Amino acid sequence: MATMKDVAKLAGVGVGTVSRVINKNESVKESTRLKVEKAIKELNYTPNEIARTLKISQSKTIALILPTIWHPFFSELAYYTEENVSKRGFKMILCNSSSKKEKEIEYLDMLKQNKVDGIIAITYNDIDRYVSSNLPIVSIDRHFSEGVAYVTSDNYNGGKLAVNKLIENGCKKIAFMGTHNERNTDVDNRRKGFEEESISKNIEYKIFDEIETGQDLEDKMEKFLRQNINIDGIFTINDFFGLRVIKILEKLNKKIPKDIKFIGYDGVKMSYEQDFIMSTIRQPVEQMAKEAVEMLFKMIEGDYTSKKVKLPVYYIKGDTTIV
Amino acid sequence: MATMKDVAKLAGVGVGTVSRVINKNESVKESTRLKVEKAIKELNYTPNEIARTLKISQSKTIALILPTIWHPFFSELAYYTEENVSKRGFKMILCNSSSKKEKEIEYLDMLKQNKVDGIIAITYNDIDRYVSSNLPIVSIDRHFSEGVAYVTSDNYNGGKLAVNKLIENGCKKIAFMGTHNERNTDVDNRRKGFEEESISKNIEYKIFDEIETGQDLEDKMEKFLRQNINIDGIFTINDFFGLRVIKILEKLNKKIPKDIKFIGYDGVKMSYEQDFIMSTIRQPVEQMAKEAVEMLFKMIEGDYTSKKVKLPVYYIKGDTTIV
DNA sequence: CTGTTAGCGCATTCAT
DNA sequence: ATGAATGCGCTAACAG
Repeated sequence: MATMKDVAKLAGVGVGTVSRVINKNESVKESTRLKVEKAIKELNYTPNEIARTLKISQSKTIALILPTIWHPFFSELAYYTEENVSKRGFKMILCNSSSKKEKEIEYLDMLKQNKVDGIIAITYNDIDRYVSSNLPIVSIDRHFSEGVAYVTSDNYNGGKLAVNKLIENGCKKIAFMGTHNERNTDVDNRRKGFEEESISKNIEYKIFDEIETGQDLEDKMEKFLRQNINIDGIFTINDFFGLRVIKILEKLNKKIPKDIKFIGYDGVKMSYEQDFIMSTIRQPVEQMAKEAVEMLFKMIEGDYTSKKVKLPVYYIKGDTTIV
Repeated sequence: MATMKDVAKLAGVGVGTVSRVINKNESVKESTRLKVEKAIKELNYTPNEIARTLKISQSKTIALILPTIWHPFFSELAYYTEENVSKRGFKMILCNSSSKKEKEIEYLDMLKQNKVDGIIAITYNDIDRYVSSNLPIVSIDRHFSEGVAYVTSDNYNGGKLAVNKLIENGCKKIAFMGTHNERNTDVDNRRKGFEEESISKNIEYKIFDEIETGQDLEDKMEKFLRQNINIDGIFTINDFFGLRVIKILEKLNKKIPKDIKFIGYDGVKMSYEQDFIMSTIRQPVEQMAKEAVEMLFKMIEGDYTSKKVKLPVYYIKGDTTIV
């Protein structure tokens, strides 16, 4: 592998000059620049980014930490994140944490040692406490302790929107169904928006909201559904949870959307060209990724002002509602 | 950030000794090792991987190049690849190429400059020609020019298996439907296996196999289906293409699996805990990732012997067949 | 066993 | 405008 020294020798200049033309530094005479460029081509020289990173301590690398890439919401997010990151000439390291705090910390450690310039994370834990304050980090979807930058979708209004769409679909008695984490997260606002809008619109509603790690969840769900057999509209905490509810509904011989209208949250699709799997409150994933990357780069460049972004959600009509 | 020098000074030893304890070099007296470890803890020292990379030119990084992470087959593959890579203390850079040759080459260039130790790629192009021979690279799913290491599923026997499963399901007249790339790839063997097994089992069969980039594909598919309206079993080149066929079948008022049995290829799922989207010939994705990583690490360690792995596929019964 | 030293390839300051 | 020299933090060879 040719180095800068080789180029300098061949071009008959000093290494400093070569460095200057590589970095498009102004102060270099046209004629010498040409000489150097010729030598570069001749030797097929390409700069060693590692050496440069060591020197200027900027790796042009960011990391994306998420529970598992094998989930359409995260893989879509990762897709758009990588797109934006690579557009800026940076690279992206992917980290699957399985939502395990220990793994997250392990990754954080590794990333610090590798001098990544910033981190985008989707996690339930307060990982910001494990990274030195000079390592920019932005959280997506669920935020945590104060002072951490984040971008999220408007969960509260998403919950409200679901109620109104259910009403538009003619529902008279609706339900929210989902699970929640031990810790409070912004995701809880989906339920909150649902409840408050139900009250305000004066529609009868029921809530099923168990702890995520609970036992016999399917049994409890079925029991809830049997007890409230006259429910004609359901909103679930996310699309995947919706799939579980739908399975039980099938067992109970309820037809969707004939007997029951159904709205999920997230708006997952298996890929760009596939359909949404149900009617849903769609998170603006592409925009979320874009905002997160933008925010991260601002922080990398030293601007720590804009810290919180909440993006609007929208309703997508799928097969599980009529309108 | 504390450096090795700081640790050495605090511990009252030379930097060489610190390096030795970091790298678990044997020849270090117990007592001095303790001193050094104490200093490390005290300073909260953590090695700078970039400097080490520059020195020993081993970045402990591999790259995964694929068309788009936003596709369940690739995201599952990426999930397992990252798992295996991280298990060995390496990190993984993710590259979405959109199947574009220029983007692939761009990534390759960037990866070379960043001294990645190896590459796993899912691509239709002969990208090996753009990387120096000392950069290990293994190809997954579709292989290319001779001399490139690859792991693939047994496409040929997958095609045969599909025929036999269709027969088991009582089909009398079956069809293969799919598209193909301009270049020959191993994927073509799915069709080949289908044809040869159909002949050998003496069952009537039809083939629909257009070029991938063709025009009016849906129209052609519908026409094919109308012309062969008595077909009672279909095998598609992959699950996603199968989805497209199913849509047309619905339009034609064909019931699956009552009127027509249906088998896809790949075995995609939206995530670990979700169901397969149809009856399918499943690629052993987890194993493919494992083999690819293993092969790559062998090459990184200088062993260039084992180069080709073909993994068996298996049948998964979903909702689109009876047995 | 351990301290010292010479680079790894580059960016940058300081002369010139 | 440009060459020479210095050092980023680390490993490995060498000397003791």
